[in-house]
Amino acid sequence: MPKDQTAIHPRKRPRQARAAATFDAILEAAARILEKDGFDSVNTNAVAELAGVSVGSLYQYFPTKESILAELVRFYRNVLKEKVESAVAWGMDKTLEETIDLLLDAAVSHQLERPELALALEQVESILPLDNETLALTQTMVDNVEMLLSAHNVSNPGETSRDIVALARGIVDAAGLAKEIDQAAIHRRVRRAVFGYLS
Amino acid sequence: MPKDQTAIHPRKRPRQARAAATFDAILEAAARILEKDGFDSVNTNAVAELAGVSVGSLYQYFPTKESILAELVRFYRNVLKEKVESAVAWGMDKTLEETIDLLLDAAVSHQLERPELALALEQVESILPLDNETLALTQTMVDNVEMLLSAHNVSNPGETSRDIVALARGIVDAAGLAKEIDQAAIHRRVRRAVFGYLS
Amino acid sequence: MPKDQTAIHPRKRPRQARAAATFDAILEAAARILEKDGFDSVNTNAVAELAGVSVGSLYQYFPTKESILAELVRFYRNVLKEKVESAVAWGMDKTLEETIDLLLDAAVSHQLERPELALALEQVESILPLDNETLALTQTMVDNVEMLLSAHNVSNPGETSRDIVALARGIVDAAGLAKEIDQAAIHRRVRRAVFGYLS
Amino acid sequence: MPKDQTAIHPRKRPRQARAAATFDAILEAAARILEKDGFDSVNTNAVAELAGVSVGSLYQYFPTKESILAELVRFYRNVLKEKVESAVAWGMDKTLEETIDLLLDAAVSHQLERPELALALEQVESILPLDNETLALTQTMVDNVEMLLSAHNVSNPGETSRDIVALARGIVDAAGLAKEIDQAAIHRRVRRAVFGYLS
DNA sequence: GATGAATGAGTCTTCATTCAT
DNA sequence: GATGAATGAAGACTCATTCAT
Repeated sequence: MPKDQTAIHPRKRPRQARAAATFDAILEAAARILEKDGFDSVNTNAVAELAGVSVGSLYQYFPTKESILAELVRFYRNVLKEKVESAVAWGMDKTLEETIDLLLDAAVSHQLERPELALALEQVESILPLDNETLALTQTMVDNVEMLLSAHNVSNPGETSRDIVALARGIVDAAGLAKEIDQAAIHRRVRRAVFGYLS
Repeated sequence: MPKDQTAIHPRKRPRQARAAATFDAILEAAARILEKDGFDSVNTNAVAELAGVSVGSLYQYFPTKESILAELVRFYRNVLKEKVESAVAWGMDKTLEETIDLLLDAAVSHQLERPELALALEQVESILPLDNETLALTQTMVDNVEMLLSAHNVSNPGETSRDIVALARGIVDAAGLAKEIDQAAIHRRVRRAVFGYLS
Repeated sequence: MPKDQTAIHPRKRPRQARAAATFDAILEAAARILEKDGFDSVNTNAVAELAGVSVGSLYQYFPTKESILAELVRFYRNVLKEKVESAVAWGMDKTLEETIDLLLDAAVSHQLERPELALALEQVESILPLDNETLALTQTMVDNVEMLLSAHNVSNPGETSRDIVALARGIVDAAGLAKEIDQAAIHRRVRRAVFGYLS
Repeated sequence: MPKDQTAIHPRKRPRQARAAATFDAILEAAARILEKDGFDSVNTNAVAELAGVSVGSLYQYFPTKESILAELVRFYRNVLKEKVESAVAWGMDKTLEETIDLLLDAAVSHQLERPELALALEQVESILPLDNETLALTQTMVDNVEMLLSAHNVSNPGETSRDIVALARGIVDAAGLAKEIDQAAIHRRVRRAVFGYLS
């Protein structure tokens, strides 16, 4: 429910190694607190302490609490984005089925690596006033799937890609919430839903 | 990420008409703030003010802020639960297809009546330490679908029902987030995914 | 540390039997809460509930919370006052030793009947802005002892009576705090201190 | 009437000079309010304001209001404890009478330096859920007197020391309440009671 | 009279953010 | 640059007291 315009970007990207380490430590600390205790427990003092830096240092890199969480979203979405893009690139000369399997591997493993974190970050996305660029990262899955479907002449690729991504997310999220960990089983079930929808 | 045991139940259910009005006004005010400004903006002073009652009155009925939101979850889940149960009861001597259509009507219309609220309440469910009884309300959809599938001899009804509900929720949530309002269109797409999965 | 002038008296003394019962029930409820949970837990809602009356009724009899506690002090001090006065009256033609023993019986048994309450009421006395009349009740012991000592030609009866009462209270309070219950033993020890002082 | 387990210890002891000043200012402010307006007037906002610090700073050092008062008790009891211990140590090769005089000096002057505070702290002790360590400080007087009496072969030193301390406290408290300030006179009267008891 | 729902000032406590050292 | 002490606005909750029914 984005409303006001809190600063949502890091003050500066680190250039030197030590600064980068601090920057990353802060993000990782925020991630740990987020997955362990939830959004409401993420506070700048706790993050700084867990990161092993002072609040003052934290504020050297991040102007607001929101900017930390937004950057975390960016980081994780970016990892997924790259997996997805390379899967689609790789799949351009493969069958639709093969490529979708690769995409699902990417999506399922990404979600299940740190399932609590993945879930929490979805919450953060819906709470934070993210900018378009950041929201676009989340949109990546959909866009790439749409490209893929278009390339394979699937009809109505826009709506179809949105629905496929949505239903896949629905099943994977539910599995994450239910603490399921068998990625192969989840993959199989999502696959069934996706190809069912496409058929 | 339920952790501690905050009080999560109303202090007392209203007996008199005046009290019932206050009780309901508080829930409705919380719902309005939730759908308009999000979880973090729900604070007891704001809720009391919008409800047109004093904080003191609010605390006569609800021992904690959380208990208000939990009761809101209960209320809305209960509405859905009843729709779903009557749909399944009605459908016992109908075809699977007819019944699922009825269920999807219930689910889609429930979600789209107040889409922001529906989305926000899902967040609330994941944030609040709800008790089993309350969580069970949410489970209702799954249980009823499982009964239905069993009655129609669908194989592996447990997993199947969970997945169907999850994927439907995925598509409907995404539609809600995207501010889609054409219920028939959403119904059609969910239907496609559900029957695709079942086939 | 009496400061401002909160109303400290009942609104009216009950005339009819039913009213007297309510009045007493309120005092007894306050006493129970006081001895069980301490000064800070005495609140008008709790007192009314334990007394089995509505807050509204409570405020018919007592204009403020303080007036309840003040009346409780009055009531208990009055019981002691009467015991003490009759002991002194009885002792006018007895030996000093016999009379003091009777006084100590009164004092020790009064303190040990409801030891937690007795202790709590001493606290209340020091916290509440009691009026002179009420404080005078507490003064009764001292005044009567002074009369007694004068009648027996003890020198400096003013200071002596104050000290005797104070040291007796010191020992009895400590015994109460230590949850001692053997009244005879406590009596013996106080006696020793009193006659030691007098000798 | 200790019931629940509120945090009763400082969050951290100050390390730097500035921090120590803040810490002490908070304790002194609490002491001032306590002796001037009583227990019920000690609230964190008032303490912070009188200490000349922000509430936030107060809560850096003290996790709860209770922890401030508990620390105040610790501080003052510790001062007395040290006086008493050195008096007893000094008196080991002196007569009982000389040593008791020294002890009474310590006790009387300690109580009369800030008589309102001393009285209020006794109340605090009975209200707060102090831990054993803190309560033991108060017990120090008794233990030391017992050692002293044993060393001088007084019979039944346990009970005797408890009673002596109790009666002395009774007289000194009463003197404090009566706003007496002549320490020599009070000393003389307590002395009379103590040696009377011992004889 | 009795009832108990309603009021709101008053308190405790947290946490994002600043800034002196 | 880094540190962490300090700030204070904001929010949860209590309880003495009033008043409509």
